[in-house]
Amino acid sequence: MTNWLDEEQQQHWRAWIAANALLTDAFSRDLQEAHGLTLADYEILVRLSESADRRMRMSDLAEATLSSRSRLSHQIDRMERAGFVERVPCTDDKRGFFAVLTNTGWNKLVAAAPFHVGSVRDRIVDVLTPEEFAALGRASKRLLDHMGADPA
Amino acid sequence: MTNWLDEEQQQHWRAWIAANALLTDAFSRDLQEAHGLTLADYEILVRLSESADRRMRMSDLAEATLSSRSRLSHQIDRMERAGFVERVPCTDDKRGFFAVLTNTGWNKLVAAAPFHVGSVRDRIVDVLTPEEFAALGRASKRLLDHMGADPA
DNA sequence: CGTGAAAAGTTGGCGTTTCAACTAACTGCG
DNA sequence: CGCAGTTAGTTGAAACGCCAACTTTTCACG
Repeated sequence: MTNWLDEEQQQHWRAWIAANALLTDAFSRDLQEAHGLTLADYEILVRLSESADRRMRMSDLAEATLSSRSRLSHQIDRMERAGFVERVPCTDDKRGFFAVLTNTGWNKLVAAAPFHVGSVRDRIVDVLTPEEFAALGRASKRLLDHMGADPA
Repeated sequence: MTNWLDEEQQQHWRAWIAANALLTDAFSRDLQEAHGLTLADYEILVRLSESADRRMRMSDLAEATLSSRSRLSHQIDRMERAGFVERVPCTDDKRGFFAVLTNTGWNKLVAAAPFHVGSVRDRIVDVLTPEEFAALGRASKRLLDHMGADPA
């Protein structure tokens, strides 16, 4: 016998699904319209900008951005074409590559970041009370931990 | 001057992003592996099964599943090929079509639903305390309301 | 009525994601 | 050493999503 969700759980569940979908779309659209970046582009720029020497090994970057190696490879292809990153062979491990942020990429991020943070505030952080927002974050964290996801 | 997120807000924000991505992927993979359905397939089966005569107008279904008309049209193409739905012209409005759940589609849903609810419980509902889960749902609801999204 | 605007839905092209197969390099171990 | 197994990363095809253009039908209103 299946243990169905009750009416209220159902509503919470659907709200969660819908909020995810709509907010993710909204952030994507915001960035796309204002700066011609996808959310994926943006996240890569952020990760690289935070890393030593503005570079990361492909695999580490894939893990950090929660994407498959294949997806990241295609993604870096595009960003390399756009001039935001470069692939640099890794001398220690001849199989490996670094994705390195170019100045162009850095400048793009510097230009887009305040705008993106604005979106995040407008659509989430400033919409909820601090306590509500914290609860959202803590619940998300617990769900991640339960899946064995890294706290990176 | 940009009003950046502080350290703690940053962490909540990243947890939210990561939880969304990983959980959505997980539900997709679960359904795909066990029943060969995408999450989009599943949501359409659910909506149709809940509707009178197991049918919905294309536009209403698009709105209910938060997808564009175009996406839904392609999606229904595939599901029609798979035998889960049929397109039936609407006699009242000659521009319109109903997407109608077939018996095959209904049976597929009946087979998959308990399993999917199980995933949802295992990965979310039963991981959090009832209060945490409710807080997640309520916060999501507020975010939706703020975007002007329907409580459908 | 009739005509212009809006709505329902589809289509095709293009960019992105996934999946499986592949190459090349490293690692461990008899 | 030598070779089996793993890891890093890429590739190409197929599935999927987005956008803009398009057809057909309906609606609003003079």
